[in-house]
Amino acid sequence: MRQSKLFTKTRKEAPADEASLNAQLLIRAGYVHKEMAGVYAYLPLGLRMLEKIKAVVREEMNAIGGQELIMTSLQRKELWEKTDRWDDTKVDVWFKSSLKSGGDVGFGWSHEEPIGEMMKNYIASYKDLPMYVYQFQTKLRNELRAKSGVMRGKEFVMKDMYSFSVGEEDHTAFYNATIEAYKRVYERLGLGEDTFVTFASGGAFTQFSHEFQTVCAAGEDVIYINRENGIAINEEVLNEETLTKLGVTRDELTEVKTAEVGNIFNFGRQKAESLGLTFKNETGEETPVWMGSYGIGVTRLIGVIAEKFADEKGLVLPAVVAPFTVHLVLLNQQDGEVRDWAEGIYASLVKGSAEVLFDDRDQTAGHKFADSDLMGIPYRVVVSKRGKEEGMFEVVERHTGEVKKLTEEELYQKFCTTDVE
RNA sequence: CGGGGUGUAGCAUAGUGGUAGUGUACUCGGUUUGGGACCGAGUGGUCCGGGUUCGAUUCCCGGCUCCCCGACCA
Repeated sequence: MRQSKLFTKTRKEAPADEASLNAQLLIRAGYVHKEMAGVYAYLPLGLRMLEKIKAVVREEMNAIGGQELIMTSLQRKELWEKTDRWDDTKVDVWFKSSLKSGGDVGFGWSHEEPIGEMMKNYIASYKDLPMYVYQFQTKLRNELRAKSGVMRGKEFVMKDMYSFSVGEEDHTAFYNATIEAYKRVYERLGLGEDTFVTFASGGAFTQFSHEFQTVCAAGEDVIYINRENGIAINEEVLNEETLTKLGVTRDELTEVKTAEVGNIFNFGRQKAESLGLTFKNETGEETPVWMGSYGIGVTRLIGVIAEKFADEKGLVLPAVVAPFTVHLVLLNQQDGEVRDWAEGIYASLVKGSAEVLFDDRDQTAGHKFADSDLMGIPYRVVVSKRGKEEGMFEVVERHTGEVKKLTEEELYQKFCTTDVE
């Protein structure tokens, strides 16, 4: 993409109404636009980042048998009454409205109920199980207090997956497979080292649920970790009983601030029972489905990544999530020969399927470098008069600051995945 | 929802009971071109409602907004 056509612009200064680092950087770099408190639009750069994260999550969910779908934002009141969760005193984040034709609707803050209800159409027999479905959905939650930039919003994108199994054994196997899949997701996103499978309160069905907590100063949670044996416990369940059960002592654990980037729940048969979602088992008995739910906060991950992968100049994004891999920066653009040369390189990189943002704007070098640093694209390739004279390109790695000079051939080798010619 | 703060141009900020200033961004002209370059000329603004006052952006009341702390986060 040509940067001269990109409608977003960078800003030198952060908006006064953003205190969080993630929002400051994402807004300054033109990734997001704040619409209101806790509600952010994803602009071209931010959307590409969002899609990159989704692609990783999607791959891992598909790998464990997940089938992608997308549910609706508008939800029926009657459905939530079945599980006694329509009442505002039971669920305090509801956005609700009414239909002109009569009746109430809710805006989806979760999709457990609708998806369970829908599955009644498709699950009748043990032969239909197990079934795993997931979606990337915009959740709407009437939070009293949005905070921390994109990390806790009233509107956010979540990947939510639901498992439908015949019984506990099958469920547990999938639950464990999901833990492994989630670990791979965070690993691939560059958060593996700092993300912990954390014991947290389990709710009505089990003693513990598992949260995926990433060490992050802007996070809202406090957990206690032991890096050596990989144990992590949310402060909400940190007590003698938990410690004994997990075989650790309090002084082996370190307190850290974290952001919850994923969680998984075991619903047992209770959720399906309240919805009337049953199947006929092998002996013909009507049996409630054993359900589980598995979430990953996709837009929250953008915030966490922005917080963790940044320096004083701006974002320093891992290649897997960066909107582009290469920032092709043209200097001396007033020189026709240099410009033509850069145009040729750009065309070749695009042909070679490199993801490249071409800064072809009429700006000074300093301005372009500052923008490039702020946007955090992993590799900057400088095309300049100086470079043209020696027939080389300067390739700067954003992460390390390392500078290499490459020939045109080497450049294509490094960044192209398909033939340039 | 409790507490604290905030609101001036696209953005960041100053100031004042009497015609609102600066930086940046933007437009035009010129000079520049490896770290947000320079000179000149322009466009553009006091959150909303009420009150006090000859006069309110300023003071008072109410509302809203946004931020922060707490609560909440199935």
